[in-house]
Amino acid sequence: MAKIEGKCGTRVALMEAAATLFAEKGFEVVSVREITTLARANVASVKYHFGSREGLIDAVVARMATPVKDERLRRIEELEGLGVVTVTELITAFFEPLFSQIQNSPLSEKLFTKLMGRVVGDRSYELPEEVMGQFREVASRYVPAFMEACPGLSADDVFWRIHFCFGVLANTLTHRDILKKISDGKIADEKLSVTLKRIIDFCDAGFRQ
Amino acid sequence: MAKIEGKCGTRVALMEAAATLFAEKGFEVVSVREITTLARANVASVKYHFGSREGLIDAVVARMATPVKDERLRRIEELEGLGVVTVTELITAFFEPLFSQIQNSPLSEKLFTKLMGRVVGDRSYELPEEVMGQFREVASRYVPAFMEACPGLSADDVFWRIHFCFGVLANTLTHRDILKKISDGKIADEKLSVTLKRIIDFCDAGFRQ
DNA sequence: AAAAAGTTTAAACAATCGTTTGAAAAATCT
DNA sequence: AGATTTTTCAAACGATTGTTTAAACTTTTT
Repeated sequence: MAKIEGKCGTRVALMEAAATLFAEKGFEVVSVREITTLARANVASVKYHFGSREGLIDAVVARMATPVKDERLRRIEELEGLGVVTVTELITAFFEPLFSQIQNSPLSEKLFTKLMGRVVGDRSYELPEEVMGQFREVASRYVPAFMEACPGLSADDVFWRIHFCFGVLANTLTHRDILKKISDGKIADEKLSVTLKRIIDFCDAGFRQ
Repeated sequence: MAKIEGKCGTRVALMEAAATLFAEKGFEVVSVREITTLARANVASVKYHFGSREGLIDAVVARMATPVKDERLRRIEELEGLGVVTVTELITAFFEPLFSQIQNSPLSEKLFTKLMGRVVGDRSYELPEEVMGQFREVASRYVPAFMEACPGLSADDVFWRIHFCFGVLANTLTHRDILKKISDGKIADEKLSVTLKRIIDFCDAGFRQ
């Protein structure tokens, strides 16, 4: 039995297989049978453990999103406890939590980041209401902080710029490999931390203008 | 016969219906039958006119992308004819062509921009090789121009920052409505030109850092 | 050990997918 | 006009989709 399973059983195997396939192909184009085949489980197991295909997607997404929300809230409280907060600190506190779960994941770095990119950027399916609520909660904490950090910006400005940061991040995570294609291989792979620094620097400058 | 058709016949009706549905839902989740129903055409007409479902997608994408490429090349030549070129001018010349076909399109502004966002950002399907070649051609003209405009940047830097600009643009065009959701309706709709200015300012600052 | 609850299984469900067929209809050409 | 080409059409193709069933199996509880 060379099943793909960690310490527990079918449920975990399904989530891992689903996460892998979602990362590679996107949420909408992966079938239940693909997932169960990779997980070496029965087709019906998806309904038994998650109620439906969508239930499985929601579980995978929530598992990615919830720790991000927790750490984002933790870090902004930490920042605000120290006094004046800069835009750079806020952006960093907003971005880095996306990667902190990377070592807890059974996925490779490449797949984890790709999946995270889809979680925050792929809106071809409806986010579970639970996750939408988390997004709103994070926004309600960060937006005022950003407004304090750069006085003169309206709430609209801040919302839009956060949205732009989202775009940079999501697109880069999901399509980090596309640069090699476009540049005919002239652009080499680089470590995630290097790319992340690029992203933060870009967004930081864009936010502060 | 209140068919959805312009001056010509089924072929055009199919492309318009497809464009509408692709904009609303994304390329991968729209079925041939959805398209033919909206176009009031027969299911088989897709194969007859475009060879296959993918042929139809390619046709719709190429129809969006080709004029963009043409105008991008035209505008950079225009710029370079005038002497020294700034980053701001390059970004504007790179972005604005995405919208210049908006009045030639049968789609509403909202749908047109959404579809354009998917064309440049949705990589859940393979771009037609024709369009990929166009992308490469545009890149080969703009990347050196950007490098001249901001000396000190390596080709890698320029490629990455263009990629970031792509991300901002694609994500914003495709999900321009999501801000209302997240902000509980506190962020109102605004004219496209206003949003576009936001995008350009953000990318400009990010590029120049 | 018997009973109960939890889990997995093969097989089939109706629905939909993209594609194909071959003949009828429409348009074009000689 | 007749002949030829182009286009449309209803019907069906096999394959795949998410879901469901009811029986078999495993584990836990009594």
